[in-house]
Amino acid sequence: MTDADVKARGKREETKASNRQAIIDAARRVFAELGYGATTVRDIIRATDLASGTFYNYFKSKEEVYQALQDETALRVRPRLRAERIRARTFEAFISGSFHTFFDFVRHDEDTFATMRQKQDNFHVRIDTPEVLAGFDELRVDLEAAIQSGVMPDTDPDLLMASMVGVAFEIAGQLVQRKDLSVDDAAAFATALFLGGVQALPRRRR
Amino acid sequence: MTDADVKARGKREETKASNRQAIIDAARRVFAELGYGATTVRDIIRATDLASGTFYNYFKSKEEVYQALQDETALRVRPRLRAERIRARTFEAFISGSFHTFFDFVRHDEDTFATMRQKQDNFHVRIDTPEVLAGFDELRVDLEAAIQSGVMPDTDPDLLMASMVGVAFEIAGQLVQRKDLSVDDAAAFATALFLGGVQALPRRRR
Amino acid sequence: MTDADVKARGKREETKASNRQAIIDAARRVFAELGYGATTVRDIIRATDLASGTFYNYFKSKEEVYQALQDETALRVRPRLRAERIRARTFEAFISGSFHTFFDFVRHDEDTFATMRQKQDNFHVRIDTPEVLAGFDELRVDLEAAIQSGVMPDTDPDLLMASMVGVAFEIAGQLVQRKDLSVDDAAAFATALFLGGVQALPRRRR
Amino acid sequence: MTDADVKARGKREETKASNRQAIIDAARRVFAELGYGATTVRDIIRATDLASGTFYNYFKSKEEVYQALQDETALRVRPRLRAERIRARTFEAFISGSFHTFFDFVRHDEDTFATMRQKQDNFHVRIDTPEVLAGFDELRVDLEAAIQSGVMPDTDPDLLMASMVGVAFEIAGQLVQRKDLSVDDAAAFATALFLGGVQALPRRRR
DNA sequence: CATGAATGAGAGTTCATTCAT
DNA sequence: GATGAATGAACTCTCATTCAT
Repeated sequence: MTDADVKARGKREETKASNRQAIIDAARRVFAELGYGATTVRDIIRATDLASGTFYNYFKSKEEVYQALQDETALRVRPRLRAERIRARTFEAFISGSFHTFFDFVRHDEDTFATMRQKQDNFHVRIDTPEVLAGFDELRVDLEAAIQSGVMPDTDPDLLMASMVGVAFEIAGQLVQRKDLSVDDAAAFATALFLGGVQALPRRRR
Repeated sequence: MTDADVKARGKREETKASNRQAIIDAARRVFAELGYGATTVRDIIRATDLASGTFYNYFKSKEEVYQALQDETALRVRPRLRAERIRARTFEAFISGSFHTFFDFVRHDEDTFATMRQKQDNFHVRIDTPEVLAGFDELRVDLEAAIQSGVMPDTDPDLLMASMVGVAFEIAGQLVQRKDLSVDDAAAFATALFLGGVQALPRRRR
Repeated sequence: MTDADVKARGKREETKASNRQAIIDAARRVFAELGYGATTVRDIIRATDLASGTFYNYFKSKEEVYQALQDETALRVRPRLRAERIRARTFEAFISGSFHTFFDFVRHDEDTFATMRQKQDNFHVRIDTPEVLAGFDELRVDLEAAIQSGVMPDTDPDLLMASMVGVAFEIAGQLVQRKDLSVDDAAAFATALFLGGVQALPRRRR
Repeated sequence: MTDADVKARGKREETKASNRQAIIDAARRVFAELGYGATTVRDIIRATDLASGTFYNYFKSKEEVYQALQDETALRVRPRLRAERIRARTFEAFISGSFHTFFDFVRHDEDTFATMRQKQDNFHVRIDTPEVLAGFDELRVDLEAAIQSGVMPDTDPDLLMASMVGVAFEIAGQLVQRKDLSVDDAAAFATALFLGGVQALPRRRR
């Protein structure tokens, strides 16, 4: 029995049909290192103990693994953000909680965040999958509810959502680059910006 | 003399030594249509009257054309932004002018902007080239100068720059999607957010 | 117990040990639809309730299933042709009976015939398996016997057999294409051709 | 300069853009040896001095080379058959000339004929490309003209064409297998069959 | 400098077949 | 004997890049 046999047998017993997870994990590592565009299906397979054909038992393309990867991430982050916003009794708690939770995730799961915001060929690339976009939409809905309930002024929720998203991702980028920047400071900055800014925002014409 | 010869000659006389420009123009069209990731050097050449070998007299790769393309764009946009900020006597003029100029560009040059923010494989992708990043840096420098001169409070210029960039691009995305959103309204929203927000921002610890 | 289990069990009880037949039947359908060349073992398995590994308990390759399929067909057709020829008291009965029986089979079992004569990649393909070739040989033997018994002139039995086979398959093709062509007319045509022609055929040099 | 270089240079000067022919020739050899179904594009390339990519500069698939191959053959054979039939003043000349020409081609160009009628996996396979089918059609048209001009009886031209084709190919098969069978004897047999048979054929109902 | 056919590495994918359960 | 996931050789095809003309 060769080395490979031993490894294969161990692997099979250990992971059963959940090679799926092995592929996703390998994909996360490879995407983070090479960037989405430069990554090939073969790269992902190579980062795995599996044979090339096995990949296609689980996914049709690198797009599909990427989706699965992001879905997994979204499943971890979105509920936390959601809970934070629902728990919020004030607008300040709403904003502060959102940014804090997001920046916390970015700091502690930088590998996954790297997959969203990549530096490749000297380019910065940001990729939003449907799951991520759905997360944005969720924020917009909550903002609308907040407007309804009167805890925040009646301003354009699409633009406000877009602004929060833009600030969140751009500052997250800083968080990854600047080790001296703390999650708390980043969250404090973004929170102050929106708390102060929202008061000044143009009211909607009804 | 074949058809192709005739076409080639016409093109050659017309554009003289500026095949470089022909390639860049073709690239802009192709990137906008196919997206950066999906575009191949072949695609760019095909959108040209030139032969494949000719490409390599001017560029080493699609990355390089992309850079050139963005440089060109930056050369058109950055000076305008710069001028706006330098002319500004007040903080309001600084912010308002910046957003207005940028959104104006986005609305009127959507093809180029599409090259920065693409929908491919159902994903939204944003790409920042070095030139674009340099534009961000320029903004940061101007913010620092504004802080020095006292027209704006002493807050973290990196985070402020990041926030402005995030808001600018995210709202620009809305501008492209929502035809009912005017450049003025978009600029008014972003301006109000920052004018109001900046007052509330944490002061730097010196 | 999963859905698949239920289906599998039903099938199992129904067909008992004759998975072999299930595979052959699936193969007949798939070959008729996709053509021999384009069909894969996977395709055949998929058209079955069985698992891929099970295939190999019964057949080694698609060639082998194809053989089994043709054997089955030959077992149905050859005895009929044989009986017809043996019963024949005259040369006319010999020829007429042969063509009539064959064309009758073609008209009423077009699915199986389609497996012999396929249109794939815009090409017409005809495949003769060993069983079919054995049928040709049987005809040759009978022709030789007929020559011996004096009911037909002494001509080259190989060439005569080849001619009959060629005419039979080519007209069978017309039969499948032209719905207005009746089995009787087709048989009458072929019979007349050979009855008239054989008289004129060169006698063998002994 | 390596051996390969020398060969490549010689090749290039010698064949210019007509690698096309080199591919077709290689294809003829490979198809004859492996059979159409079993042949892969790679097999064809391997039988060539060319690189894999070069194949795709000339053909899109093995289907396309096969077509080109058959077209080439048809271009050689069809005009000869046509000329023979047009020159024919009697029905005997028409039939005799056709078979003689065809069998002559088969005997002297067995490699090409092998490509139409192959023995693979113990199967006999016959492939008719559109070009070949067009040749059949041409025969049918000429038969119709012969009927019009009264040199032959008014019978179903489709069935007669089919019969001639069937006999021609089936006897051609014998010709390749049996070295003792001469082109003349084969042609004499087929001619006699049709000359004698046609007189007996059922007349068309008008 | 322009041309465009040739190149060949390598990506994506399929599929016959094995084998632990 | 049935199962079906794993395997990996092998195939199709693309594409950046070179280089003789």
